[in-house]
Amino acid sequence: MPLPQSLRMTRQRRLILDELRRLKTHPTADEIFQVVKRRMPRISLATIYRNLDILSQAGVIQKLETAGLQRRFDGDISQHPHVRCVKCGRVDDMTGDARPPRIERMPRAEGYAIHGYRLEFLGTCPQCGKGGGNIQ
Amino acid sequence: MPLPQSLRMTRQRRLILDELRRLKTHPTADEIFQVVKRRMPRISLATIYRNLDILSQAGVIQKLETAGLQRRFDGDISQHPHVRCVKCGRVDDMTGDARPPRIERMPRAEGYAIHGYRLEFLGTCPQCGKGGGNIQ
DNA sequence: TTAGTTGCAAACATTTTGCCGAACG
DNA sequence: CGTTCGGCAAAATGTTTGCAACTAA
Repeated sequence: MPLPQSLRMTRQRRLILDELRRLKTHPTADEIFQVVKRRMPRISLATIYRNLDILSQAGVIQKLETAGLQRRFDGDISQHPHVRCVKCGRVDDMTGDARPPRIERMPRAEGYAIHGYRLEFLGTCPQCGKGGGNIQ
Repeated sequence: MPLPQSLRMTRQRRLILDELRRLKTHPTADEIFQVVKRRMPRISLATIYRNLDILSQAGVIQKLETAGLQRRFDGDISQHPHVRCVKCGRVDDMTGDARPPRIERMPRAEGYAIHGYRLEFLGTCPQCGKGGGNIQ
Protein backbone atom coordinates (compact mmCIF):
# COMPACT_ATOMS: atom_id res chain seq x y z
CA MET A 1 0.00 0.00 0.00
CA PRO A 2 1.64 3.22 -1.21
CA LEU A 3 1.74 6.42 0.80
CA PRO A 4 -1.18 8.76 0.22
CA GLN A 5 -0.55 12.09 -1.48
CA SER A 6 -0.63 13.96 1.75
CA LEU A 7 -0.18 12.88 5.33
CA ARG A 8 -2.36 14.25 8.08
CA MET A 9 -1.11 14.78 11.56
CA THR A 10 -3.94 13.27 13.53
CA ARG A 11 -4.01 13.13 17.32
CA GLN A 12 -3.27 9.42 17.14
CA ARG A 13 -0.30 9.81 14.82
CA ARG A 14 1.11 12.65 16.86
CA LEU A 15 0.84 10.64 20.05
CA ILE A 16 2.39 7.51 18.56
CA LEU A 17 5.27 9.52 17.17
CA ASP A 18 5.83 11.40 20.44
CA GLU A 19 5.83 8.25 22.53
CA LEU A 20 8.10 6.40 20.14
CA ARG A 21 10.58 9.26 20.23
CA ARG A 22 10.38 9.48 23.98
CA LEU A 23 10.97 5.75 24.52
CA LYS A 24 14.55 4.62 24.16
CA THR A 25 13.58 0.96 24.24
CA HIS A 26 12.96 0.20 20.54
CA PRO A 27 9.46 -0.97 21.38
CA THR A 28 7.30 -3.47 19.56
CA ALA A 29 3.94 -2.39 18.18
CA ASP A 30 2.22 -3.84 21.19
CA GLU A 31 4.49 -2.06 23.64
CA ILE A 32 3.70 1.24 21.94
CA PHE A 33 0.03 0.31 22.09
CA GLN A 34 0.17 -0.20 25.85
CA VAL A 35 1.84 3.15 26.41
CA VAL A 36 -0.33 5.14 24.03
CA LYS A 37 -3.51 3.58 25.39
CA ARG A 38 -2.88 5.22 28.73
CA ARG A 39 -3.41 8.61 27.14
CA MET A 40 -5.94 7.56 24.51
CA PRO A 41 -7.82 4.54 25.81
CA ARG A 42 -9.97 3.89 22.73
CA ILE A 43 -7.09 3.75 20.26
CA SER A 44 -6.83 0.49 18.36
CA LEU A 45 -3.83 -1.71 17.77
CA ALA A 46 -4.55 -1.55 14.04
CA THR A 47 -4.03 2.21 14.20
CA ILE A 48 -0.65 1.62 15.79
CA TYR A 49 0.40 -0.77 13.06
CA ARG A 50 -0.93 1.45 10.29
CA ASN A 51 0.86 4.51 11.62
CA LEU A 52 4.13 2.75 12.28
CA ASP A 53 4.02 1.54 8.72
CA ILE A 54 3.18 4.93 7.25
CA LEU A 55 5.71 6.77 9.40
CA SER A 56 8.50 4.36 8.51
CA GLN A 57 7.63 4.52 4.83
CA ALA A 58 7.75 8.29 5.07
CA GLY A 59 11.19 8.01 6.67
CA VAL A 60 10.10 9.65 9.91
CA ILE A 61 10.85 6.58 12.02
CA GLN A 62 12.77 3.33 11.52
CA LYS A 63 11.38 -0.16 11.26
CA LEU A 64 14.26 -2.15 12.68
CA GLU A 65 15.33 -5.24 10.79
CA THR A 66 16.45 -7.09 13.83
CA ALA A 67 16.15 -10.86 13.94
CA GLY A 68 13.14 -12.36 15.58
CA LEU A 69 9.47 -12.85 14.98
CA GLN A 70 8.43 -9.48 16.31
CA ARG A 71 9.14 -6.15 14.72
CA ARG A 72 10.66 -3.29 16.67
CA PHE A 73 10.64 0.40 15.94
CA ASP A 74 12.97 3.32 16.55
CA GLY A 75 12.10 7.00 16.65
CA ASP A 76 15.73 7.82 15.91
CA ILE A 77 16.31 7.50 12.18
CA SER A 78 20.07 7.87 12.28
CA GLN A 79 21.94 4.71 11.41
CA HIS A 80 23.43 3.41 14.60
CA PRO A 81 24.27 -0.05 15.90
CA HIS A 82 22.00 -2.03 18.21
CA VAL A 83 22.51 -4.84 20.69
CA ARG A 84 19.92 -7.52 21.11
CA CYS A 85 19.76 -9.48 24.34
CA VAL A 86 19.80 -13.12 23.33
CA LYS A 87 17.85 -14.05 26.44
CA CYS A 88 14.97 -11.61 26.56
CA GLY A 89 14.95 -10.04 23.10
CA ARG A 90 15.38 -6.50 24.38
CA VAL A 91 17.14 -4.12 21.99
CA ASP A 92 19.34 -1.20 23.01
CA ASP A 93 21.54 1.35 21.32
CA MET A 94 25.26 0.88 21.33
CA THR A 95 27.06 3.80 22.85
CA GLY A 96 30.56 5.10 22.50
CA ASP A 97 32.14 4.87 19.09
CA ALA A 98 29.25 4.13 16.83
CA ARG A 99 31.33 3.91 13.71
CA PRO A 100 30.42 0.89 11.62
CA PRO A 101 33.05 -1.80 11.18
CA ARG A 102 35.17 -1.72 8.09
CA ILE A 103 34.65 -4.79 6.02
CA GLU A 104 37.83 -5.90 4.36
CA ARG A 105 37.59 -8.49 1.63
CA MET A 106 33.95 -8.11 0.82
CA PRO A 107 32.52 -11.54 0.16
CA ARG A 108 30.45 -12.10 -2.95
CA ALA A 109 27.40 -14.00 -3.99
CA GLU A 110 26.85 -15.29 -7.49
CA GLY A 111 24.68 -12.94 -9.49
CA TYR A 112 23.79 -10.70 -6.58
CA ALA A 113 24.22 -6.96 -6.47
CA ILE A 114 25.21 -6.24 -2.90
CA HIS A 115 23.87 -2.96 -1.55
CA GLY A 116 25.04 -3.10 2.02
CA TYR A 117 24.85 -5.06 5.17
CA ARG A 118 23.08 -5.20 8.46
CA LEU A 119 25.00 -5.62 11.67
CA GLU A 120 23.45 -6.44 14.99
CA PHE A 121 25.37 -7.09 18.16
CA LEU A 122 24.36 -9.93 20.45
CA GLY A 123 24.74 -10.00 24.18
CA THR A 124 23.17 -10.31 27.56
CA CYS A 125 21.38 -7.30 28.99
CA PRO A 126 21.91 -6.06 32.54
CA GLN A 127 18.74 -7.74 33.84
CA CYS A 128 19.42 -11.09 32.24
CA GLY A 129 23.13 -11.00 33.09
CA LYS A 130 22.52 -11.31 36.77
CA GLY A 131 19.99 -13.85 37.98
CA GLY A 132 20.47 -16.12 35.01
CA GLY A 133 17.90 -14.34 32.90
CA ASN A 134 14.36 -15.31 32.11
CA ILE A 135 13.87 -16.43 28.59
CA GLN A 136 10.99 -14.36 27.31
CA MET B 1 11.14 -27.36 25.96
CA PRO B 2 14.43 -29.12 26.64
CA LEU B 3 15.88 -31.87 24.50
CA PRO B 4 14.86 -35.41 25.49
CA GLN B 5 17.47 -37.72 26.91
CA SER B 6 17.92 -39.51 23.64
CA LEU B 7 17.08 -38.56 20.10
CA ARG B 8 15.56 -41.10 17.76
CA MET B 9 16.20 -41.07 14.07
CA THR B 10 12.71 -41.53 12.75
CA ARG B 11 11.84 -41.69 9.06
CA GLN B 12 10.39 -38.19 9.30
CA ARG B 13 13.45 -36.72 10.97
CA ARG B 14 15.79 -38.42 8.53
CA LEU B 15 13.85 -37.12 5.57
CA ILE B 16 13.64 -33.57 6.89
CA LEU B 17 17.36 -33.56 7.57
CA ASP B 18 18.23 -35.02 4.17
CA GLU B 19 16.11 -32.55 2.28
CA LEU B 20 17.37 -29.60 4.26
CA ARG B 21 20.94 -30.59 3.55
CA ARG B 22 20.20 -31.14 -0.11
CA LEU B 23 18.51 -27.78 -0.56
CA LYS B 24 20.87 -24.83 -0.83
CA THR B 25 18.06 -22.33 -0.53
CA HIS B 26 17.80 -21.80 3.24
CA PRO B 27 14.16 -22.80 3.17
CA THR B 28 11.38 -21.78 5.48
CA ALA B 29 9.50 -24.44 7.44
CA ASP B 30 6.73 -24.39 4.90
CA GLU B 31 9.09 -24.78 1.97
CA ILE B 32 10.59 -27.86 3.62
CA PHE B 33 7.09 -29.11 4.26
CA GLN B 34 6.19 -28.85 0.57
CA VAL B 35 9.30 -30.77 -0.50
CA VAL B 36 9.08 -33.45 2.17
CA LYS B 37 5.38 -33.98 1.54
CA ARG B 38 6.15 -35.23 -1.94
CA ARG B 39 7.90 -38.24 -0.44
CA MET B 40 5.76 -38.59 2.69
CA PRO B 41 2.32 -37.19 1.94
CA ARG B 42 0.80 -37.63 5.39
CA ILE B 43 3.53 -35.78 7.26
CA SER B 44 2.31 -32.80 9.25
CA LEU B 45 3.65 -29.28 9.34
CA ALA B 46 3.86 -29.55 13.13
CA THR B 47 6.32 -32.40 12.68
CA ILE B 48 8.45 -30.18 10.48
CA TYR B 49 8.49 -27.43 13.08
CA ARG B 50 9.18 -29.80 15.95
CA ASN B 51 12.06 -31.47 14.15
CA LEU B 52 13.61 -28.25 12.92
CA ASP B 53 13.54 -27.05 16.48
CA ILE B 54 15.01 -30.24 17.94
CA LEU B 55 17.68 -30.53 15.25
CA SER B 56 18.79 -26.95 15.69
CA GLN B 57 18.86 -27.30 19.47
CA ALA B 58 20.98 -30.37 19.01
CA GLY B 59 23.33 -28.37 16.79
CA VAL B 60 22.73 -30.54 13.73
CA ILE B 61 21.25 -27.72 11.68
CA GLN B 62 21.08 -23.93 11.97
CA LYS B 63 18.09 -21.77 12.65
CA LEU B 64 19.04 -18.64 10.79
CA GLU B 65 18.61 -15.33 12.55
CA THR B 66 17.87 -13.40 9.46
CA ALA B 67 15.56 -10.41 9.57
CA GLY B 68 11.96 -10.91 8.64
CA LEU B 69 8.84 -12.48 9.98
CA GLN B 70 9.58 -15.96 8.75
CA ARG B 71 12.33 -18.21 10.00
CA ARG B 72 14.77 -19.90 7.65
CA PHE B 73 16.92 -22.95 8.19
CA ASP B 74 20.31 -24.11 6.99
CA GLY B 75 21.62 -27.67 6.88
CA ASP B 76 25.15 -26.30 6.89
CA ILE B 77 26.14 -25.49 10.44
CA SER B 78 29.39 -23.73 9.63
CA GLN B 79 29.30 -20.02 10.32
CA HIS B 80 29.22 -18.32 6.99
CA PRO B 81 27.72 -15.06 5.78
CA HIS B 82 24.40 -14.81 3.99
CA VAL B 83 22.86 -12.37 1.57
CA ARG B 84 19.20 -11.56 1.69
CA CYS B 85 17.48 -10.23 -1.39
CA VAL B 86 15.69 -7.07 -0.31
CA LYS B 87 13.10 -7.56 -3.01
CA CYS B 88 12.02 -11.19 -2.69
CA GLY B 89 13.41 -12.27 0.68
CA ARG B 90 15.49 -15.10 -0.75
CA VAL B 91 18.63 -15.97 1.21
CA ASP B 92 21.87 -17.27 -0.32
CA ASP B 93 25.34 -18.10 0.88
CA MET B 94 28.16 -15.68 0.26
CA THR B 95 31.03 -17.24 -1.61
CA GLY B 96 34.67 -16.38 -1.86
CA ASP B 97 36.36 -15.08 1.24
CA ALA B 98 33.96 -15.92 4.01
CA ARG B 99 36.10 -14.41 6.71
CA PRO B 100 34.09 -12.24 9.06
CA PRO B 101 34.81 -8.52 9.08
CA ARG B 102 37.25 -7.23 11.60
CA ILE B 103 35.56 -4.88 13.97
CA GLU B 104 37.81 -2.12 15.11
CA ARG B 105 36.72 -0.05 18.05
CA MET B 106 34.06 -2.33 19.40
CA PRO B 107 31.12 -0.22 20.49
CA ARG B 108 29.66 -0.78 23.93
CA ALA B 109 26.29 -0.83 25.53
CA GLU B 110 25.74 0.08 29.14
CA GLY B 111 25.60 -3.02 31.32
CA TYR B 112 25.57 -5.46 28.43
CA ALA B 113 27.93 -8.36 28.02
CA ILE B 114 28.53 -8.55 24.28
CA HIS B 115 28.95 -12.10 22.98
CA GLY B 116 29.19 -11.51 19.28
CA TYR B 117 27.36 -10.11 16.33
CA ARG B 118 25.15 -11.08 13.48
CA LEU B 119 26.04 -9.91 10.02
CA GLU B 120 23.71 -10.13 7.08
CA PHE B 121 24.38 -8.74 3.64
CA LEU B 122 21.65 -7.10 1.63
CA GLY B 123 21.33 -7.10 -2.09
CA THR B 124 19.31 -7.90 -5.15
CA CYS B 125 19.25 -11.49 -6.33
CA PRO B 126 19.78 -12.49 -9.96
CA GLN B 127 16.06 -12.90 -10.63
CA CYS B 128 15.04 -9.61 -9.06
CA GLY B 129 18.00 -7.74 -10.55
CA LYS B 130 16.70 -8.01 -14.08
CA GLY B 131 13.03 -7.30 -14.68
CA GLY B 132 12.73 -4.92 -11.79
CA GLY B 133 11.89 -7.62 -9.30
CA ASN B 134 8.58 -8.70 -7.88
CA ILE B 135 8.08 -7.85 -4.27
CA GLN B 136 7.10 -11.07 -2.61
C1' DT C 1 -15.62 19.29 0.73
C1' DT C 2 -13.10 15.26 0.44
C1' DA C 3 -9.10 12.42 0.71
C1' DG C 4 -7.16 10.42 4.48
C1' DT C 5 -7.84 8.24 8.94
C1' DT C 6 -9.99 5.72 12.77
C1' DG C 7 -12.06 1.82 15.56
C1' DC C 8 -13.82 -2.50 15.31
C1' DA C 9 -13.98 -7.11 14.01
C1' DA C 10 -12.59 -10.45 11.24
C1' DA C 11 -9.03 -12.45 8.41
C1' DC C 12 -4.33 -13.88 7.84
C1' DA C 13 0.23 -15.92 8.36
C1' DT C 14 3.37 -18.32 11.05
C1' DT C 15 4.50 -21.04 14.90
C1' DT C 16 3.26 -23.71 19.09
C1' DT C 17 0.66 -27.02 21.91
C1' DG C 18 -2.44 -30.91 23.86
C1' DC C 19 -3.82 -35.26 23.06
C1' DC C 20 -3.42 -40.07 22.12
C1' DG C 21 -2.06 -43.73 19.46
C1' DA C 22 2.24 -45.44 17.06
C1' DA C 23 6.96 -46.73 16.81
C1' DC C 24 12.03 -46.56 17.82
C1' DG C 25 15.66 -48.69 20.26
C1' DC D 1 8.50 -52.03 27.27
C1' DG D 2 9.30 -47.30 28.32
C1' DT D 3 10.26 -43.15 26.20
C1' DT D 4 10.07 -40.47 22.34
C1' DC D 5 7.57 -39.23 18.44
C1' DG D 6 3.88 -38.29 14.80
C1' DG D 7 -0.60 -36.72 13.10
C1' DC D 8 -4.41 -33.96 13.89
C1' DA D 9 -6.82 -30.11 15.37
C1' DA D 10 -6.92 -26.27 18.09
C1' DA D 11 -4.60 -22.39 20.15
C1' DA D 12 -1.40 -18.81 20.35
C1' DT D 13 1.06 -15.00 18.39
C1' DG D 14 1.86 -11.15 15.46
C1' DT D 15 0.19 -8.49 11.63
C1' DT D 16 -3.08 -7.01 7.99
C1' DT D 17 -7.56 -5.77 5.97
C1' DG D 18 -12.65 -4.44 4.89
C1' DC D 19 -15.81 -1.28 6.15
C1' DA D 20 -18.67 2.52 7.81
C1' DA D 21 -18.13 6.59 10.49
C1' DC D 22 -15.26 10.50 11.38
C1' DT D 23 -11.89 14.47 10.72
C1' DA D 24 -7.91 17.34 9.33
C1' DA D 25 -6.80 20.46 5.93
